Amino acid sequence: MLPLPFYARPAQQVARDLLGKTLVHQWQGVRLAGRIVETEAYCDSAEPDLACHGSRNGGRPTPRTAVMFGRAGHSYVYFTYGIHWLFNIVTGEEGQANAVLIRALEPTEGEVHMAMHRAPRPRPEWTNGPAKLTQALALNKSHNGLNLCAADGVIWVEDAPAVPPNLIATGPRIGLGQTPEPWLSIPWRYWVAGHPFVSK
DNA sequence: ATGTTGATTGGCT
DNA sequence: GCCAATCAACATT
Repeated sequence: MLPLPFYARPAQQVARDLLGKTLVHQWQGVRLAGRIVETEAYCDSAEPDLACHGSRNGGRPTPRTAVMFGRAGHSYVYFTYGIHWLFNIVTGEEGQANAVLIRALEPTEGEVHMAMHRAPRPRPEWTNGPAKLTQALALNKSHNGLNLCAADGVIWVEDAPAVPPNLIATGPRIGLGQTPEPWLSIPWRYWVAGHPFVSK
């Protein structure tokens, strides 16, 4: 599994380097896993990233955002729009609110179970969005604040060959709504160019 | 105590 | 393309 030093770096760097790696959830005795093909970085800047949950409350932790301020390599799972769970990985230094949102992946293991979680949708729609992949991998509130570097954990990321830089595309983050510039347009979204499982 | 807003998705026009 | 679903966090009263 990827070790703590991998995560204890700037969010943008971790977001880029997570492309191609394998996210694994050990679930009811089976591995639900996929190749990460799209990520977004939040915070990790001299100025507060106003799109980042950690910038709320004057940049101080709240019960919801506490894990973002904690140690790197932990999961930050939160509920939004009254319906959806979104899965993030905490990065950077403890005390700063940095995280990488996993936006899309390509199923590689446990596909029978993912299909059940996402039925009757076609395969690309199992995991081509941040709330879709949490459904497919059965991730929810109970997975908030877990250590992805723990030997006995149920969620971790496995190493895999890096995606060649010329195949990595970047652009503005998705769904930021009323967030002011420059945060609205800063290109902190990363994806594997042309990959069919990238979100639309 | 009440009102507003979302790091989204899926269904309908 | 537009909009409802559905609720916790946060801001405002």
